[in-house]
Amino acid sequence: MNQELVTIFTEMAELFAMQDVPFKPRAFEKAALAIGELSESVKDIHKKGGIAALEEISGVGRGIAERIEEYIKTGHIKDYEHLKKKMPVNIEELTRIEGVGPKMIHTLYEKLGVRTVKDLEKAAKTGKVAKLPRFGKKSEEKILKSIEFFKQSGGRLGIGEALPLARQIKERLEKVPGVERVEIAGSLRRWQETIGDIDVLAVSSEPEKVMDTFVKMSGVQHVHAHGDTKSSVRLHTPAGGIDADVRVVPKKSFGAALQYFTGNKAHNVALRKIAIEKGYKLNEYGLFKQMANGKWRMAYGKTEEEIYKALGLQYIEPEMRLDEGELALAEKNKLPKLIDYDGLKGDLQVQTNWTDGADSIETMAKTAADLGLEYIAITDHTRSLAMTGGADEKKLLRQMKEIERINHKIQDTRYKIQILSGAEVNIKKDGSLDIDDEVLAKLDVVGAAIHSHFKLSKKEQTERLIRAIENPHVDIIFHPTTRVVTRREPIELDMEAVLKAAARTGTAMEIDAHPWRLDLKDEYIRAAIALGVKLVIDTDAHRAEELRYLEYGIAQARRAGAKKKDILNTLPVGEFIKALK
DNA sequence: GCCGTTTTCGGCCCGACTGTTTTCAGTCG
Repeated sequence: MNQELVTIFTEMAELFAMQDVPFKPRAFEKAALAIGELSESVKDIHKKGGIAALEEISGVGRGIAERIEEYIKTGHIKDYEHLKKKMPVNIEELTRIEGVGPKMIHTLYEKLGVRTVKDLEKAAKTGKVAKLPRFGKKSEEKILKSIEFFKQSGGRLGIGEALPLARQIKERLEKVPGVERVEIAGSLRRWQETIGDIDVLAVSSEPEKVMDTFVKMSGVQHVHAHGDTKSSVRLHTPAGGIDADVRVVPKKSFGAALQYFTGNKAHNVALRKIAIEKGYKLNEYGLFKQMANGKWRMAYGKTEEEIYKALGLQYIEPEMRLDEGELALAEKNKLPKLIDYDGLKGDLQVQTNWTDGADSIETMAKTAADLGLEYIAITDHTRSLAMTGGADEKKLLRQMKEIERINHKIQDTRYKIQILSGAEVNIKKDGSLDIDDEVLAKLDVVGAAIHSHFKLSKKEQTERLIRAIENPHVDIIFHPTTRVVTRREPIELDMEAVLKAAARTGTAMEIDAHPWRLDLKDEYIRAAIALGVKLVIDTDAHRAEELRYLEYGIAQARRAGAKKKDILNTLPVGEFIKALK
């Protein structure tokens, strides 16, 4: 229900923009964003408190609340259908064409009857687009090129694909003569789950060299723009490609630019408002104060810290810049001290070549030690996951012996790490486990996880998971919602009931750091912390390189405001074991 | 259409780049 309304209101914003209606576009866009971030269904909100309760949602006023009610009651929104009838175009699709916005869509529909990307491609190929007023040969070519990219990819990259690319750009540009500093900004700096494009900022005495190097980098498929201080390209990736922007900004403005280009948009708009209230003007060049003669003079800009400070705010970590209450906390000096990126001492979900992992127990342990970890738990799959060669009781006992042997063997080497025995026990359809309790009792760490029957009803699924949580041997629930980012929907769960059961029994919930999973996601982490549920962050590594993934999980935890004490595997091994159920 | 220690009316973020312009509109972030 919420997602349907997000789509409708976003589309209405575009439809109003096409017709040059003032202010409504942003109002609808804002409402759509707010609804998208709700953890409760608007239907439930409406059931509890009617229109008044809907109006409590920030960005939703009387008008939009009434439309939500109309949709709940009738399944339609008359206004929307009226607009749609007047402009029957596939906006969602057309706005995804780089360089095509609402005004162009309007002209294209009015003059050429373009409704879809396919129509647009046909019109451009036959030279009709170039003949329109304020269009030309170049815009037509640009549209065709963008359509090619659209057909290839059609969307965002997971952060696990985008971040390595951005880091490559950063490393390359850092080597350009004259460059003093390069930082990744945008949604990547906020560690969002999916990334629409890569933003990079640089300080350099010779901006043109930065621009030239960037647009000629390997992997660049097309140059959208190549200016003096800003360039934009399309990078080729296995998944189809992503846009990347690089800007060179003045050193004295670097903090302001970093702040500005990190976003998110709502956070920045709110911050600008605070600036105006305090008599400042904030843009990507700095925080400006108005002089007696009416002229603006730059007051701050070198660092983000000084800007937030001048605005009477605590420094806000990028992951939390969402305009979801962090500004109010910063104003009252009440932001949590977030867990650090080097704050973890252990990894509790690691697969090896005993099942579907690629590397041996010893290789995984040594790599983890090199990454600075003090302990890992080996948690191979169990028998009902036959495709992975899942372990039965006998195999688990054999593996325990092997772990003991390796622990002993590496004691005298440079690798200071303790290997814990464990398993990723499969939760069966009825919530029972596929390994006997006596064997589970012998393992150091028991993780339980759902790998099948994803389509059960909310009630059945919740009961199933709670039954597993109540097993006295289960220490951790691995990837609790089983979602795969952009690929598989989460299972339906009454998360509040699940988290309460976890709190009651002392069972830890995992934040699976694998960039495909990121499960729990931020809003559930926040809820878990509020309920006093124990949390752990694990990589779910199936090969040695993946042990680096912890940073993705830490980012999710930081977005949810997690402190060091909220995460069990920040503890040294002895205390960690004691803290488990 | 939303919002409010400028609160029920009058505001609503703003600059770089491109292409088609002859001074600027559209898009993007």
